[in-house]
Formats: sequence, C-alpha cells, structure tokens
Amino acid sequence: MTNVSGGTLRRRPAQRRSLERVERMLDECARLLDEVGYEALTTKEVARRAEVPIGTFYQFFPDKQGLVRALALRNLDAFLDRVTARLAEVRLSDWTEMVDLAIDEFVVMKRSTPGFAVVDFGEVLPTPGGPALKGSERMLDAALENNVIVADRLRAITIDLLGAPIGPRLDRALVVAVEAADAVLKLAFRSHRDGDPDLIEECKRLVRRYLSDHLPGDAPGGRGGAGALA
Amino acid sequence: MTNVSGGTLRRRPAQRRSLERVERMLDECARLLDEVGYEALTTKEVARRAEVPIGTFYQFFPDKQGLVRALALRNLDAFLDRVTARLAEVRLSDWTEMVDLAIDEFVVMKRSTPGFAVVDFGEVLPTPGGPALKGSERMLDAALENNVIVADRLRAITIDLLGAPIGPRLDRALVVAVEAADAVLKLAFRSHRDGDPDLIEECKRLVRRYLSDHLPGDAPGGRGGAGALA
DNA sequence: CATAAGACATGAGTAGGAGTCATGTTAATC
DNA sequence: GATTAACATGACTCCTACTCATGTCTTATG
Repeated sequence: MTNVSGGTLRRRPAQRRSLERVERMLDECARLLDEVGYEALTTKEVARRAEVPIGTFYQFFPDKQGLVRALALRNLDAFLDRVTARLAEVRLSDWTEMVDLAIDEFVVMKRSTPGFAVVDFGEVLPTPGGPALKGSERMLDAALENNVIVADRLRAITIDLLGAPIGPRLDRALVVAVEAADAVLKLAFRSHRDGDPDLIEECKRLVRRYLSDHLPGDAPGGRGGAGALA
Repeated sequence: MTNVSGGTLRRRPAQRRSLERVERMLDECARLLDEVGYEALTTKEVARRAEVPIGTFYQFFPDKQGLVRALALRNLDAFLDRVTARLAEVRLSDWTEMVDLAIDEFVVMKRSTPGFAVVDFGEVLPTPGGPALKGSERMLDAALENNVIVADRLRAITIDLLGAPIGPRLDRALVVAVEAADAVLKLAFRSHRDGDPDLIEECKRLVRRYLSDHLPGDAPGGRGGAGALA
C-alpha cells in the first residue's frame, strides 16, 4: 500500500476523481504496453482508453517516459508488498528459500500483472554508490527520492530476514543480484509465454550461488546445511 | 571482420560509396547515442551528420530501431572478434581466466567504443529454445539468422576453449551468464563514468560462481584448483 | 561500345504523435 | 461569499518517422 509512484508525477492528484483518473491511466498504460510495447504506445491512446482528455494526461504526467516510470514504480511497490506479505506467512529455515520465494513471486507477477513483463525494472532500481550522473536531462529528482525508499525497503526486508544489520558489501550484492535476476527472467519471458521453466530454475541457481559468498551457511554444493536464518 | 550486421538492412549495399555511407551512418548513430540516448536520437540528425540525404538513409535502414539493431550487431561482432584475438594470444590455465578476460574486454569496449554502453545487448542475443514469439511486428527474420551466427560464434569460442563439445545445459548457461553479466555491467556504467570497479569485480564473481556449476574444476571457495583447460 | 537492368540518389511531402496553452469549471479555505 | 488553488478541456503547434516519384550512376553482357 505504500504509495511510491508520486515522484514521477508532474502534479500529485489530491482530489478523489483525479486520483482515480491517474490510477486508470496507469492501468491502461500497463495493458497497452502488453499489447503494443513501449515504442508503439501513444499517450493519446492511453488517455482515450482511460476516458481522460489528453490535456488532463499532461496535467499529471510529465511525458510518456514519466508515465511508464510511474508504472514501474507502482509495480515494484506491489511486488515488494507481496514479498513482504508472503514472508510474514511462511517461516523460512534457510535464506535460499527466500531467494526462491522472491523469484517465484516475481514470476507470478510477470504472468498476472499487466505491463509487469514489459517495463524495465532496472530503470527504477537504486544505483549503489551515490546518485547516477546520467549524461542528459533524464531522472527527475523526485524519482531519485523514490528509489531511496525502494532501496530502503529491499534492505529492510533483508535485515528482517537475517535478524542482523547488513554491511555495504551485502547491500551492493543485493542490488547486483536483483539486476541479474531481472535480466535473466526477462530472457525467460522472451522465449516462452509463461516464462521458460528451465531458465527460471537457472535464475534461482544464479542468485543462490552468487549470494552464498555473502550470506551465512550452506556451502555451495546442493545439500541443505547448517545455515538457518533465525 | 565477419560481417554480421547485414540482416537488419533493407538493402545490402553493394557498391563502394554506399558501403561507406552505411558505415558512416552507423558511426554517427553510435556517437549520437552517446550524446543524447536512444529516445532523443533522430534519423534526420544521423543522416545529417553522416552527410547523407534522409532518403538514402531509408534506402538501407528499415527504421530507427533497425539502425540501432544493426549497430548492436556490429558492436557484438567486434567484441567477439577481440575476444577471439585475445584468446589466441594468451594461454589460459583456467576457464575462470577466460571469464575475466571476456568481461575485461567488454568493459574496455564500453569505455572506448562509441555507442557500446548504450545499446541493449540483450536485444541481439540468441533466444535459447527456438525463435522468440514476440507479441508484435518486431524481430525481422534476417535478424534472427544473424543471431544464430552470433550464438554459433559464442559456442565455437567456448568449445575451442574447453577442447570438448558442450551440451545443451552449458549452452543455455552461457546465454544466461552473458545476459546477467550484461545487466550488471550496465548497472556498473550507470553509476560510474568508466564503470564502477567494485561492480565489475562483482560481475566477475557472479559469472564465475554460476559457471562453476557447469564447468569442470575449481571447487568454489577461491583457491585455484585442478581445473585446467587444455 | 551500346544498351538494358538494377543499384543508388534525392528532398519535398505526408501522416501522425508529443506536448502546450488559453480559457473555463469545480473544490477547498478562510 | 470571496479568494485561491486544483482540475478540465481539446484545438493547436512543432517536430519526427518514413515515403515516393523521379532522376543518375554502375555493371553485366552481347
């Protein structure tokens, strides 16, 4: 429920109707993305489907890219909510199970949430080591602020899971893992409608292997081990 | 020298002048990409800088995306050439050194070759397990043919290195590794002009760790081991 | 060499999308 | 009730991708 997507907006909707409209525009944007892709998506068509005049569209969104970025943030937010919720349900005996859970949840959202499979997750991820420099005019300040929020949530979830604070190395490793997993899963969905199961499995292996450098327990080799979480 | 970039062209240039012109358009495309990014790149400006009338541009390139894809293929081709050349120079005692070499070479090209850091490598990579389905009109048949060539070269290099044929599992693992490495390196260059050294190191670790499942030798742990290549 | 076939050259022109803005309407605030 | 600010609207401008009709140069071939 944490609203994270405000930063890419030109004006934050305050009244009921405008709030609904912004939400509707994001919905239609997601569906259109699935249908025609980013390139062919037109702001006019998004506005038309959301039954909103084009002027209103630009009252809230700065441009086409801002619209998609706002959607990406909303998606990411929803994903983090779901992972948090699932983690509250299950008790994990091992951090590798958390990896599987997160990836499974990600796959589920790719399958079920419109637009989720299309938007570039990396565009919204926090950049470790200070704010990005970005050659040109992109990346609004407010968006950066949101990224910090997201980064904090990622960190918070992990700290909660480990029961201990994490250092800058693990912090960076998490970002790397997410970036890599995102890319591999995108590949998995490029060749296969519901995501190539083999590639999804490879994605889990990739992340588990990599994080075993940074997280306690489980000497890599396959057998379950001494590395309990709590 | 292997020309791989023809498939995205509308017409293959046969005469000297047109060949130079196509090459020049790709050069200017690369430089413009560095300056303004994909979104803001215009075909008219590319044509203007290459001193080519806009009509001629569209005589050879189908559209803006085709232009960039052709550049991506040329870049990829150049990269593979360099890696092949380097491998012929050095004698490796361990496959992990090949990973380092390839990633280092990739970083070098990102730093030195215009446009290399901007174009999406994943767009051009082969899709394992049959041709992509691609919801819409994208992905020309000829481009797919090129991808097969590229995939073959990747495979050939690895086979040459290992001195043995590789199975479908390792084949897929290679694609996964390249996809993941590309994503992480893109992240490295997003935060840091010449690529964050820490993230580059993490990228190597990621790939080494992952491939140690699939390649002989070197129990993961750090110490060099029994896994010689030749 | 002559001549036909096809590669190449050219830029004004067309279609359509991104984003604006002047003018109005509705809701909050005091 | 009046002032302020949020919201609404769609014709309009600017610009970009891409086309096409027409003409020129290369090359193959007898």
